[in-house]
Amino acid sequence: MRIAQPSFSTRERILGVAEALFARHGFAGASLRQVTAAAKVNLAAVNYHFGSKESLIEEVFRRRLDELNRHRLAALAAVEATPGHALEDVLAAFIRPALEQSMDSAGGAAFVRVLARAYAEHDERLRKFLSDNYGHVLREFAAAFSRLLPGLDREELYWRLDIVAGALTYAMADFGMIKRRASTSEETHRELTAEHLIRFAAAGLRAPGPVANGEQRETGGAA
Amino acid sequence: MRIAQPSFSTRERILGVAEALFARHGFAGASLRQVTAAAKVNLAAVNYHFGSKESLIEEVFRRRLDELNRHRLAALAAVEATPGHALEDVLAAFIRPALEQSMDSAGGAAFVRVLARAYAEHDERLRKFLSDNYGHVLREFAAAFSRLLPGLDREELYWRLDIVAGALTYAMADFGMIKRRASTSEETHRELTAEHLIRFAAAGLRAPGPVANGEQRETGGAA
DNA sequence: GGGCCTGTCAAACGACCGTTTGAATGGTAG
DNA sequence: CTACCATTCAAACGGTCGTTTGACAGGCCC
Repeated sequence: MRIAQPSFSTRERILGVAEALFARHGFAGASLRQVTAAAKVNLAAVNYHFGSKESLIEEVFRRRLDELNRHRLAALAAVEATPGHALEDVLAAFIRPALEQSMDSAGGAAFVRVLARAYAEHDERLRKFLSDNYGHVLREFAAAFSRLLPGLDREELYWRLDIVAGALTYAMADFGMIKRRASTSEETHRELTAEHLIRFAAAGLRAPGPVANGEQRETGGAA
Repeated sequence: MRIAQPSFSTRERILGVAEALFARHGFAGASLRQVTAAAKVNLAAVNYHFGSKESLIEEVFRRRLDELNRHRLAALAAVEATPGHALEDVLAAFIRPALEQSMDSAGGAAFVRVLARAYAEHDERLRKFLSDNYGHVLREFAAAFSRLLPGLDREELYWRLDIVAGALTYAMADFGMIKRRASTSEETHRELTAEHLIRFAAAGLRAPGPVANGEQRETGGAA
């Protein structure tokens, strides 16, 4: 498993290797001994450069999340600057940077699994850290969506954006069981994923709002 | 943190507590000492009843997944037995049992986080185990959806079902950052989640298919 | 009764954990 | 050259890990 690249500094090698190993084995499952061995640095280097394992984990997060947020907001700004932009364009600005990062060559693929794991761990500290950063971006996108979907109230929009974020997170981590075809390249696969997500999400966001008390469709009595 | 109920057998107490602790701290993060202490059983009981920690993890999985599959297939059968059933009914058969289990009182909530974690771990053994069970159910649902969406080819349908599964998984784990309101009960929240998911997914599944080579909508050139 | 199986228990095993220490290293400024 | 500082290193620290062991208790059949 070649991970380390000797041309990078000790600090950067640790970050890259830690990202990969945290993704593969979890925060508790990947030890500093494994990390430092794979990065070909001394065991004490982690505590020297980062202070503790916990701080190393945070730094792994900050690096990638900042990058993702920058790309997303830049894409959103570009879209909003073009008059007559459509729902699909804003969705693309939200979805494409995430998928690109999730499949880039330099460990970004590992990071999304780290992210998914952090969600699953329900670690309140990391959760708050994520909410502080990610929440801000989400709110900007919510405003952009709101302008294109004037019929949707704020509550309903947030519900639907949350569903989009869920489907995207799932896709980023390559969780899917029926998708990946060996015959298609990573890049083609990413493009297909983006197109399907955008088309699906656009339809979902445009769905008619919840029916009021009157004529409700009958729901099967099963389960 | 009261978890154990003394009226259950040692084996069942271990399973329940392990599920909760694995969800909270991860497979590597939750130790057998924590599990056995919380379950008020001897440390050696895990190895006695399950053989190893790894086998305990598998058993935690099997128990809940079997239950979920049973509920889903029963709901699907009931829906399909009613003539004139709609897309929303099949979606409900897929979504509602999962959300119900994810919020039931006896540790089901913990399980979905365990499930999400297993996805994130990319552990091939667990992944195959999941694929063997879950894949079968997914195929049955795919057939049911296919009958209601005759215009969608098999490939396109699988893509969209994968998106639905992703959004559902995310919702089950209560990953969302903008949803939960303190003023609504768990049950109300679950019902709201189900309704939003079903409405969103129905619209997404009914979206027009991918445009052929001709008239393609222009996608913003950003990022 | 004696033999046997199931289940529980305290104690210990070696291995690995995150962190700390103090010495060695190498470049740079005075 | 000397003094200094950032960095690296091997070694060790106390602690927790999953697992194993052997003793012990109770129910059940012969």
